[in-house]
Amino acid sequence: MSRRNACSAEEAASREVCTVLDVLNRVSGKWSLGILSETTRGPVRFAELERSLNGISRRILTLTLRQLEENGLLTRTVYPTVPPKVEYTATDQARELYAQLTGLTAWAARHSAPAPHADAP
Amino acid sequence: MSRRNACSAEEAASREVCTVLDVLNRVSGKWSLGILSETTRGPVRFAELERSLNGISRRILTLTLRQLEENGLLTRTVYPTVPPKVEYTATDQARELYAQLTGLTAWAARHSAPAPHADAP
DNA sequence: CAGGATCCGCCACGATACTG
DNA sequence: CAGTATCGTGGCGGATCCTG
Repeated sequence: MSRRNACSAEEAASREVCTVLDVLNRVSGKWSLGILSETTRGPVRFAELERSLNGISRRILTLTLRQLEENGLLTRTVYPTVPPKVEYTATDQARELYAQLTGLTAWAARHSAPAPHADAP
Repeated sequence: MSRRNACSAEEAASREVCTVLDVLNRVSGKWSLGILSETTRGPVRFAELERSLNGISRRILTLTLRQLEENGLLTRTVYPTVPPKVEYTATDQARELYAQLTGLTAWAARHSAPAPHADAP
């Protein structure tokens, strides 16, 4: 995740580009969006995520969760029990961001769509 | 660009995630947004882009332009003159997409912003 | 001017094994 | 259960040289 930015002292005109890039970099992980999708529905445990996101490795899951947490998109709740229990939940910011991003499906539908006029596939 | 997707036969629930991921992958290049920013203002030549996007290499510029063109976000116009002249312009889809993406600055402002009311941390 | 070709470094991601 | 540790890999991005 966290693709390089090259946003050092840009020409002000592209200040907006830089901001958007920063935002996207926070969810640029291969699984970040999937994790947000799951956690916006309510608290989810580590193992649950591991199953929902079919194919993700423990390491990447951990790293991505940490990154999302650092960016204030996830809250991590640890229950000091045995066996341990940890729950992840999307923050309000994350919900807003996720909503904004899913708004892109509208764009995708308007374009790469298979003729949106009369006949449905 | 074009980060892997892992969107093969997902559980329908995350169909939306997949779509958004596809969209983001089309502008996931380090310079893609910058290029869109420039080309949405009007036709731009190769060398102009090379200067605007300070630090980009010719190779990456070419590759990114090609990718954006393949995704229908840019139109490439070649003027068969000597010396050659090529102009790139953002398509209408690209303008829509770019507008959607810059909408993320609003989110960024709402959050990671330094308290827009009275006391700043 | 607008690229194509080639070589290379770095980083995200993956697979596996081990632990509190 | 929820991680950490270690090793290996692909591919994006960069630098440089060459060309129609």
